[in-house]
Amino acid sequence: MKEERYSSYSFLLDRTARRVKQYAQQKFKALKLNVTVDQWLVLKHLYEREGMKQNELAELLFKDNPTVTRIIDLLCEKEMAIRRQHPSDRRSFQVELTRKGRKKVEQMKPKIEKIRLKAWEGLSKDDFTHFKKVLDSIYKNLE
Amino acid sequence: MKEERYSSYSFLLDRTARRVKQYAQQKFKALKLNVTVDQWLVLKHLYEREGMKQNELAELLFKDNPTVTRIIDLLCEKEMAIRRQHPSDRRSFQVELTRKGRKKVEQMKPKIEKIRLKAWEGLSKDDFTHFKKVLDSIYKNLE
DNA sequence: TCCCATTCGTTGCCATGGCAACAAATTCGC
DNA sequence: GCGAATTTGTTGCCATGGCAACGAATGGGA
Repeated sequence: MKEERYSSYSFLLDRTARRVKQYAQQKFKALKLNVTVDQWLVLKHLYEREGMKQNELAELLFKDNPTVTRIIDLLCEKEMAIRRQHPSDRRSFQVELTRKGRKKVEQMKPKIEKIRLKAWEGLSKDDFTHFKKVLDSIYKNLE
Repeated sequence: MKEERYSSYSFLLDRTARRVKQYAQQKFKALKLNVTVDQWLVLKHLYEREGMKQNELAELLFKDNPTVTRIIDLLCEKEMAIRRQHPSDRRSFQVELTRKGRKKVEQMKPKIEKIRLKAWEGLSKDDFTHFKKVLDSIYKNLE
């Protein structure tokens, strides 16, 4: 790719990512879901695979350890998750959902798809495929 | 667009946007530029059009007023910008660059393009055009 | 003119997130 | 088996950013 004026992509990328998160957050609030978008992400992953170490969670979510620590702190305060001693490694925890946490995921799951879909009005499946390809390339280029 | 599994775009979008900003920030640090990526954006806009109100700056950057207030606070502390009383509206300021601020922009400008370009290795001009189109559609869909 | 709605910038609160430093626990190399 | 290096999670600091509330200033309408 020749050196031209491609600088605007970072601006658009940042702006759009913020808007997408903000949009979802506003819907969450309107639905009185009482969790943030990032907390939802953690809940969803724990629902699908319980007992993960914070470590593994961080890797899955591409968040750093401190961020995961704090999100789990909040989920524990809300009594949606608990930390259990890892049976063979006293440094780490296995994070589990409480009954309340599982209920929350089941309550939210069907609503999320609709919220997420709004962004794609007027766009095609090919747009989607291509878009994901580019996002992936960018990420890999910067690794 | 049919209701399928498009939820992953928000994850990829967020992840990539964060990576892009982080990558640039690391380069800034290595070059000892002593500004953040967002501070750079403000500097650049002020360089191109001095005397803007914080208001106008916020609109250009798609940031909210509190965020702009804080970034300008930091730029003023670093003596790269100053707030001037607006001549006809005592509520607002005209933000200007100091000599130091202008020098910083001139020093940084040529280096930024290279940093930004790294993300596009292996991607074509069409990829770029299409990518921007999709980002724009998503943004507009959520407005 | 006077009141009211609006605008502008600021402040506070909270959540995320990057980064560095740390302690405790574990693993590796010898 | 011992000491060094690494891993795991936590804490602190700072910057961004969403949101609500606020004061000061402005502008519009009765």
